[in-house]
Amino acid sequence: MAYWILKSEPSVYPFERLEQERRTVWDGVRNPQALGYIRQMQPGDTALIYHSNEGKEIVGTATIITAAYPDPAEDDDKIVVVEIEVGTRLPHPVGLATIKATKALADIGLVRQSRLSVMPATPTQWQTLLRLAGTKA
DNA sequence: GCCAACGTTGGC
DNA sequence: GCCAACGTTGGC
Repeated sequence: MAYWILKSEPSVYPFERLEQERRTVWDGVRNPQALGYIRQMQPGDTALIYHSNEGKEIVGTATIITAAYPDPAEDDDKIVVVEIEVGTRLPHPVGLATIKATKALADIGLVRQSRLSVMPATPTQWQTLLRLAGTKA
């Protein structure tokens, strides 16, 4: 059981759309490091959805519901995807400024490697983020 | 719009 | 296999 952070530009795929569709194929990832993380995902893992560029905040949760598999739309079978199911919208979105101002999150990937679109979170980071978001998980 | 931090490409 | 040049992402 692992924790992940998935970034999405709201103009491309906002959390609101995941709420409408309930589940989706998380595709479009091409960065080798990010693809490596996707390959590590297991059904039952959970993810936080971060809105990049616009909003710059973590807005909701999702559950990984499939293992990674090659994207049928891609020739290159190194391009893998997973399917995710919507979780809950956070009572209080956690903005990047808040994350940067929180000592327990100083090493989080969002800050340290801002361009990476898929990254792991530690249990400590996860708990800290959910507390900031006003959830009791 | 700018720039930092990566990634990618292609000549050698 | 290096590395310079170029492209992309994303925060500011």
